[in-house]
Formats: sequence, structure tokens, C-alpha cells
Amino acid sequence: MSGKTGQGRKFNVEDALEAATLVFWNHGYEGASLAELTHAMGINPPSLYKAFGSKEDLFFSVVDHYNATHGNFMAIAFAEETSGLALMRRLLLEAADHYASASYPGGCLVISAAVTVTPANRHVADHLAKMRNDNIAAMAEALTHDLNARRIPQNTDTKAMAAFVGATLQGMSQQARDGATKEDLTRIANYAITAIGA
Amino acid sequence: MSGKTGQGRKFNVEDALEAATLVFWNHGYEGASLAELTHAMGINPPSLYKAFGSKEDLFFSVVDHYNATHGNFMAIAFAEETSGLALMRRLLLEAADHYASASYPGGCLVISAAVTVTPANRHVADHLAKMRNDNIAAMAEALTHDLNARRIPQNTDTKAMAAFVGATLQGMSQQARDGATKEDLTRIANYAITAIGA
DNA sequence: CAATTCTTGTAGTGATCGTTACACGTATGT
DNA sequence: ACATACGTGTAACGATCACTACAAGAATTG
Repeated sequence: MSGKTGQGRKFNVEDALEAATLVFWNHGYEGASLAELTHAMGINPPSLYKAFGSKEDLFFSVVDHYNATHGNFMAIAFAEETSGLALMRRLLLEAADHYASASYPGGCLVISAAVTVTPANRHVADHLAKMRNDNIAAMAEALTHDLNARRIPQNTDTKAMAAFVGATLQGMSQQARDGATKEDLTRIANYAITAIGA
Repeated sequence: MSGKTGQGRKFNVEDALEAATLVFWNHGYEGASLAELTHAMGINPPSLYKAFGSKEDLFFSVVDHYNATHGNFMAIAFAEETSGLALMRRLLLEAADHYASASYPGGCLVISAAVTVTPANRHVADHLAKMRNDNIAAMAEALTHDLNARRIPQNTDTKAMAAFVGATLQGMSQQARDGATKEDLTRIANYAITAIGA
């Protein structure tokens, strides 16, 4: 299928994806123009469209790339922690570290890149909203394991607790973008940790 | 100065402002086009520019209008509550009511209308960020009154507590946009209330 | 009525949006 | 070397962006 003839791609796809990630992370889906994207990626529009399909396709590739790199602390924590409460605690504290990084845009790309959009791009925002809600549902599931193992009070509303942790994370993301430091975010995280008894 | 001659304005400024508010609230600053704004306001571009100056000027007028109407529960709570802790509690519970309203866009306009923007509109996003930070600073000040009156533990970090409440409110706003119900938000609020002992 | 003044609707401005047609350059396959 | 295949850069596409020039309409003033 893929022939061996032709000029061959002149740029590294991973590098271009990382460059695009920083642009989308900074300015959001609609706030990132093709002109800025291609400039940051060091390529011209036809190369972008050849390699990634469209701006929207590129964005979702970027989201995957983000989740596999800058945002992978979440997936790692989910995989490594056996206790739901310990997972919540770890997510909150590590988010405080990552969201206020000095060398990258503030906050979480999934949380901030498509909050409000043009009606035509509503489905892009909905896609990220679903990822956020799925993440909270996964947190609730982890807490339900604690409940079934009688590690937390039997009257615990695990979905509500997960939603609370998710809301705290989302608020921490915005405050990181608003200038909060790691220490600021850690103090917020610790309040949440206290609230859930983790 | 303002002559009594001429055609006179044919539309009601408050009504137009309210219509524009709903559009900006739904789609954000950049996600709201002039075409959609003028259509919702029932006027044509020249009337909009004559009455409000520019899209940016209109947006800031909308923010003022929002704070004076849909979002005024905040200012009212600040004015009425004497205890900082009671103020935090009230803000959280009332936000749960307002952010998930069925008849209006979800969340808070100040929190969601300009999260990520084009570089050219960065200052608009910064303006809203400042409003959010100022609000948190005002919450911290109210808590400091509690501290000075020895109503809360003397080792309380009032700025951190205010930042935590602010983060929770911001997270609640996003979850409201993501589909959360009043009940969902109230459960989140109650976790935060527990955390700060209000 | 005529003159003045302000707002309105129509219709456009230049700029930028995401996207692509096309020809050139550069590689491989025979 | 020749033919073929693929990515590349240039330059443009129509659509939409925020915004406005302009003239007609509608009110008050003399």
C-alpha cells in the first residue's frame, strides 16, 4: 500500500506534533490559527494537511499526544494506584506540580483548550467534555473499589467524591493559567485531600 | 451636548445587552461572531457600534451587565454576610443553584467566556483572569476578618482557603457546562464546605 | 414647511480564517 | 537513465471575521 517511491517526508511527525501541542495548549483549539501552527511546526499548510488531515484531526492527534506525554501522569497514577483514595490524593498533588510548570503552558490542555467555541465547533468542545466526564467516571469507579473493599465509609457517595476531585482539578487548571504557583496549587490540593479524608 | 434632535434610538439598550450576554455566555468572547450577536440583539452592526463602541467594548459592558444581574448573587452575598466562613458556604451553595440553571447557559460567564484566546485578544482573557483573582482576594479578605475576630483557627491560611473555594467554584462552573445538575454541583459544594469547616 | 441632527439599513471594506490546486523537487523502481 | 510516485513550496481559493462609508429615514427645531 504505502509505496517506497517519492520524496519522503522531510519533517519529524512527533516533533511537529509536540510543537502543535504547545500552540493548542497556549491558545486553545480556535485560538490557534493555521498560520501560527504551521510556523511553530516548521512546515507549510499542504504538509500539515497531508500528514494530519485537517485542523480538527490535528487537534485530536495533539490531544492523544498530550495524554501520552505531558498529561500521562494521570494514566500512570490510574495504573499504579490500587486504592481509590490514594489515587485521588496522588492525582491532586501531581496535578499541582504539572499544571504550574514554568516551562509549559499552564493548566491542562483537555480542561482548557475548548471551553467556549463557535457553534460550528461545538462537537470539538463536546469531545473534550466527554473526556473530562469519562475521567471523573473512572475516578468514581476506583473509589467504588475502595467502597466494595470496605476501605472507605459505606455511605460514601463515590460519584460525588469523584466529581468533587474533578472540579478541584479543573479549578486548579484555571488558576494555574491565572498565575498560581505550584505552592498555591498544592495548598488547594491539600484542602481537597482533607475533604475526602485521603 | 446630547441634542434632542434626530431619529432617536430604535431599540432598548438593556434588552440588547441581555441578548448579547446570552450569546457571549454560550459561545465565549471569540466564539461569538458579530453576525450572531447582531441577530440575537435584533439590530444591525452600525447600531451596535454606535451604542457600544466595538465588540470588545460590548463584551465588557456585557460583563458588567452580567455581574449586575445573573451573577449578582456573589456581590449580594459579599455585602450581606459578616462571617467569612458563612460567606464561603453561601457562595458555594448558591453557585450550585445558579451555574446549573436550566433556562440559561451553564456556569459563570466570567469563568468561561475567555479561557483560551487568539494572541491578539490576550488582554481580554487577562482582564477576566484579574477579575477572578480579585474575587479570590476579596474572599481571602473576608476570611481574614474571621481570623482577626478569632472565629477560625489562628493558623488558617486564609489566602489558601480562598483559593481553594475559588478553585471549587471554577470547577463547578466547568462541570455545569459539561452537563452537571444542581444536585451534582451541590454535592461538590458540600465537600468543599466540609473541607473548610463552614 | 424647511433645516438640522441623529440613527438606521444596505452594502461593502481589508484582513484573516481553514483549505487546496498546481507545478516543482526529490526520492525510488526498473 | 528513464519513468513513476510522493511530499513540498507558492500562491491562491471562497468564506467569514470585525468593522464602517454612505445615503435614506425619522425625529426635533425654527
